[in-house]
Amino acid sequence: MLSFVATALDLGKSGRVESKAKTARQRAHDEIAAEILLAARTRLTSEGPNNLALRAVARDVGMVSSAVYRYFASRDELLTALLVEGYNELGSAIEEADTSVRERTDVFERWMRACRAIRSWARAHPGDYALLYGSPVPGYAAPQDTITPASRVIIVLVSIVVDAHAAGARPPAVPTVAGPRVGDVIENALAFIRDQGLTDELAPAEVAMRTMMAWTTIFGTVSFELFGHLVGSVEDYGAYFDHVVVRLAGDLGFVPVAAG
Amino acid sequence: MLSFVATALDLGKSGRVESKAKTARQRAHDEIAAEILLAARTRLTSEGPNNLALRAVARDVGMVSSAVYRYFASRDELLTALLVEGYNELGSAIEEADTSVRERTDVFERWMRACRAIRSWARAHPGDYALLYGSPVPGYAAPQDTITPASRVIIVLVSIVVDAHAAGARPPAVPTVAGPRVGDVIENALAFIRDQGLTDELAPAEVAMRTMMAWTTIFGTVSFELFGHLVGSVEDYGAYFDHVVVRLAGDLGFVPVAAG
DNA sequence: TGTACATCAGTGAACGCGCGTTCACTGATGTAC
DNA sequence: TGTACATCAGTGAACGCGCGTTCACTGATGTAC
Repeated sequence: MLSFVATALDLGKSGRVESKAKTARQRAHDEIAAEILLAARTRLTSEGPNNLALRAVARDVGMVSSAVYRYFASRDELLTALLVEGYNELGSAIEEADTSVRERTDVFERWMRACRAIRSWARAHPGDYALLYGSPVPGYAAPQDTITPASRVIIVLVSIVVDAHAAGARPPAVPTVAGPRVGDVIENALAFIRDQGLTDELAPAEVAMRTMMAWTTIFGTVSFELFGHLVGSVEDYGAYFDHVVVRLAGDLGFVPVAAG
Repeated sequence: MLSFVATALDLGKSGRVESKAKTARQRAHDEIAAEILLAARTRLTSEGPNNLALRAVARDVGMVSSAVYRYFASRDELLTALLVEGYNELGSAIEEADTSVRERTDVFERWMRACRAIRSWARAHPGDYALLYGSPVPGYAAPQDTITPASRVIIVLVSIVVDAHAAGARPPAVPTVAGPRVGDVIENALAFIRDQGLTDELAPAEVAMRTMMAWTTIFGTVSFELFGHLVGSVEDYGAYFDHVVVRLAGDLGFVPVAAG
């Protein structure tokens, strides 16, 4: 799977798909690049993103440190590859979780499975998760290439919300507050969601707002769990996460909300 | 203020308050310790928590690196002091924001100000924030001393919620889901909240659950803003945060929720 | 099919750097009589 | 009030370490004729 990802990346970069079968050398190159990436991810899990050292990765993969430069031009490029691979893996996980629900109108089930997939992936890859959603690595700015992979998660969440909205789900009304209106504050996010098919003119801004909040809460909950902020408060993290996610669905109008 | 904090810490550690005025030497020691801490926090802001180097801090404060060991036994101890000071500063900020509302029954206003104080502090001290709420520093385990300062934020949030609950605020009902019940999953958190004065037997578990979710969403939103995950989606971060926090209040029952 | 040349993978040494921590030391500041 | 001794702050050198990156090199694998 890793070599597949790396191959796909290189194809994307070169843009050439001239000869179906790459040369043996090229294939070897891709495989070893994937091996290096795998070693880097293993290090990531055991040590966190910040102490991730190119030399250590080279050591793990049985190479001398300078040899890694045949595959990645710098440490930053390695980090970028890790980001892209992480986002893509998480994206695949949540997409599969969503499409695994055969009854597409069962938006609640789709929501639950998609959210659980995020948490599962994060727990299985805590180092990658910290790299993607923890404090930014100082001195490193993620390049444009990471945006598309990073969007895959929110696209799945939005598509579920859009389907729910089409089926009549509505978030609760909120009182108007002073200051800019919701629609203006998240204008770009709103445009993005409209692109995903939400054309209803009645409540799209509120739906978008609640979707962003839910997205935030999901990752906030996962981060709190992984970063240790729930120790001593929560006994069963899985059950707690489920309770969170159910309420988020409710706040999006998926399930009937009775007045308390 | 910094020297006050450091003094308080030392008093707490030694336990002695024998002579009201510490010796001149002792006072100088405290002041310089505070100076080192301040330099460390400045470094924190400019470089993030992970590359925080004891040697660099010493350089900033005009000392040779070994001299720092007169004040902190190790880099870990410096980190702990930074954690404690950060949590305490954030705790003071939110407490002041809450108590600044004279009309104590105006729980909505108290809520808004408390939440805004968190975001303001985080933006003013992004390095400290990353240290407290970002990915954990690898190889460092926060000691027991940090728990009490870390709790100050949630205590304020809970106290507002408790007052609101006493005044009749109720979160929306949610459908029962399979698995452990809310009250069992967050048993310890619930006990903690009961200690804060929430004695009503009707809905305490749901209130506690919603409080934890709100707490998570607040910090999730701040983290997303500071860590760059809202770039391109949100135009006005302050207004966005307000919209989030208003909805959290609504989900806690602070403001009347009309069916959509 | 065989040879000559180009391309590439990986080595090993080196550069300059900064790190946390230890240690013997010099002065200055405090304390006891 | 003055002296002798103890305590402490800060210095500077050193230890051993790992880092990212460069560079000239040796072989092996590929390509063109």
